[in-house]
Amino acid sequence: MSVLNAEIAGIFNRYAALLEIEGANSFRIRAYRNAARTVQDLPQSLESMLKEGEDLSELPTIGKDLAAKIKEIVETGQLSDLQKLEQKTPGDLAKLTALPGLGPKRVKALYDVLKIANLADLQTAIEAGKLRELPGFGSKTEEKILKEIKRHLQAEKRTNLHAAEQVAESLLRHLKGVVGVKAVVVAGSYRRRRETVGDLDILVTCTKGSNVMDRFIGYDAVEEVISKGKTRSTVLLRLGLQIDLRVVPQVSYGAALHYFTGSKAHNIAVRRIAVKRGLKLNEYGIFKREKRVAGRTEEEVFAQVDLPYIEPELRENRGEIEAARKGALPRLISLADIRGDLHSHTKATDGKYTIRKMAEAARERGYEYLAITDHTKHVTVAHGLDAKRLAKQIEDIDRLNKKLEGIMILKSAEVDILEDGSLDLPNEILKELDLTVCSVHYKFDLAAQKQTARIIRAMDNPYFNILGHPTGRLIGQRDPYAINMRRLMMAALERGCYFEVNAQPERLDLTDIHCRMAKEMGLRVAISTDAHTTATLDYMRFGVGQARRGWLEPEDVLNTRSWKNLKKLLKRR
DNA sequence: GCCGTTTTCGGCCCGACTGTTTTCAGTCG
Repeated sequence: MSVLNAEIAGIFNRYAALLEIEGANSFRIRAYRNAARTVQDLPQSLESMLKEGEDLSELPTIGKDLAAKIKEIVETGQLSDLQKLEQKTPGDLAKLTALPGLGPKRVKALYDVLKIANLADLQTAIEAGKLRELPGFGSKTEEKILKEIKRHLQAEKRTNLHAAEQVAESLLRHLKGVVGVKAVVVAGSYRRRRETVGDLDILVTCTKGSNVMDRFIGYDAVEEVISKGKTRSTVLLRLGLQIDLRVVPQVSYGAALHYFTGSKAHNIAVRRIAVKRGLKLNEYGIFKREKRVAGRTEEEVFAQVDLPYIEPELRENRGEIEAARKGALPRLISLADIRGDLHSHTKATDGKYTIRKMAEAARERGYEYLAITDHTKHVTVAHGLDAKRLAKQIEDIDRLNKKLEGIMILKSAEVDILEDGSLDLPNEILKELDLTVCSVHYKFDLAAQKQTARIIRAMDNPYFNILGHPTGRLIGQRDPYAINMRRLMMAALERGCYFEVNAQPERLDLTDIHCRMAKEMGLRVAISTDAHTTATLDYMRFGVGQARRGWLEPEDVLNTRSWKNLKKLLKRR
């Protein structure tokens, strides 16, 4: 029985939803949700932790009871308590609560009175006009739920950060000109640089009487105004992204920014500290009785609970508060620390520009070096380089390096890892390169053990330097291939190889959790754009964001170093 | 169900908006 952490988290969430419908103690419900999140965030599989005899109740939010339940799930693939609960509440009530506007109380009422157990029942009941007969339900509710059912059937989707940026920039331009508006900032998971966002949270401070709310709902990409109030409004854009706008007074700006940046788990943790000190923290400030003692800036808010400023990317309640208390917060890497890009393509394969154009674009970004890493021959669709063409490219780069000032072009290639773990070019040519990025581009569906062995075998090659896009996932489109991440990282450490954080917004692997795992293991990473055009060299910001979420410091990242120092690190034995 | 800088019992974050209500419950973030 092989059980994934995500499945265990799913079982806990489902259990929590059913408990909620039953009307169980809300803190008990929260305990299951907290545990689900802990499980989801773990870099290591619970199954392997159990195998190694680790005590799961030492994990935060996991006590004796939940540790036993995890053990049961790992051993049997299911949770008997959940099955019991499912028998009591037939159909798919848990799924119904996923519809916006339908919470546990209403779902229970729907089932008790109308025997509604799934989406189809619900739709039928609404169409028969049954819903409005229930107390607390009216025609508006009916209408809203029907719309949500239809939307749900089209599958809800998170928006990737790149697309969210484009919306945010346009909307900010729309709002900044409004009379009386002082600050406009995007908070939420966007500010925490999560790889995808569910919605955008925009925070505004303005003078009294500003018509910013009207301006907001008048934004031309708005499809529907979901709610409109004096301090908060919500709209849905045509492209399916929801936007919340909140207006707060200037004296509350810091508290509100902190509050709306989240995450929820981080906020709860900070509030708990406030409560312990006899303070109350909300989006308007920190209060001692009725008196506001802080709120104008985030720093002020943190200071009131005796914490230093915590960077938004760290605010996930993954240990940042404890680290802050101990003065052990990382000094996060920033874009300015990056001195070069170690993964880029040119016209020779599937890129769009010449080596020279790419190099000049890298120089414009203030880089010292750019590695040209065109595909190799196995990737026929990209017209991958064979040894002969690569040899020619090496000569071209040598010549260009003599001519170009202010940027060093590194001779490299994105070498294909074949199914048997060999590389698809002979070592005679690889040894002429400054470095290699080695990647898997086919046979994604091997079993974890085989895929892991394949990549380790590739690392055995002395010319293997950096593992490119280490999981091969495409966010929302293709799952990561199955690998044992810990074992791979260990193998890289032993051999002097490195991992890449691929900065393409569709990829962003390593994930934040895996970045942190690499750091804890002492494995350094390269943050690379995999640019196929000059413009996409700017994707570096996404990679840096992911690295920051993974607590990485400049020291943890290869390409914060000068080429001279980087060269030493790349040397294998 | 978890957890401990008051605690191994008794707490556990907090406010806005909507719809259906004459004062508030439910939902959401």
